[in-house]
Amino acid sequence: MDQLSLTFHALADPTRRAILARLAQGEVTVNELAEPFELRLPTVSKHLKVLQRASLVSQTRRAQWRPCRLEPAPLKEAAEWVWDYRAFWDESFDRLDEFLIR
Amino acid sequence: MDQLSLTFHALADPTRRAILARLAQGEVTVNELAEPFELRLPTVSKHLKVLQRASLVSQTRRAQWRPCRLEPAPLKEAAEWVWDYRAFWDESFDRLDEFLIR
DNA sequence: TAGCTAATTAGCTGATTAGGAGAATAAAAA
DNA sequence: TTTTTATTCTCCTAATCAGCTAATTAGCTA
Repeated sequence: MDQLSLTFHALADPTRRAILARLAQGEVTVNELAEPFELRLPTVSKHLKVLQRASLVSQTRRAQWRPCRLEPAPLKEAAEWVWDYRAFWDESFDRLDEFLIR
Repeated sequence: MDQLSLTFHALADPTRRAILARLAQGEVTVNELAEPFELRLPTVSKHLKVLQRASLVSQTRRAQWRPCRLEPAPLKEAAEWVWDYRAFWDESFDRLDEFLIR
């Protein structure tokens, strides 16, 4: 699977998007991550696997904790892909376009 | 399923992204759309169904043809979602941020 | 060492998906 | 009316996914 497909697939789930939103505030352990969801830990762990497969999340090791961190590179790639279509929704996209070229 | 999940799911396939890229150049019939792929027509038709379910593509009726058209609204929503994370990949995002607020 | 906590793995179920083949529908053309 | 063209529908298989429970690994602590 190519990177873009991995990324979009990972983003196509509300739980995984919520996980990313949580990680945007800083590093979190898997238990802390699972807490707000009505999901068992293995389920959250699997969602994390999907996010890691897409390189959207990385995990370090600290004692028995494995804190997760947001990795922005694939999001940037996805954003760039979507940006290519902005002409279709933004009539006055020229100013934005001009900006982005710089 | 929520709109964002539908959108990202639809984008998580190279064939479907290629279909969108083709539609960005203008309206196309299903046959023309299928031509560059090594896929049977019903398969392409199914991919179109996924794109339509996400409201990324609409179909009109002209004689026995059903030309497809790109619908940008869900792409805009997806772009806005991803943009919220730009701070993580763009160190100098302040100028962009300033721009987008306007 | 034993016991505790954090997290993952294995294995299950039910639902969905991507691909195919072939039949069916709908409109145009002969 | 028959034929051709465009597209979809129905059914099939193999693979994947989201959720669960139970068991396992890894590291800390007493």
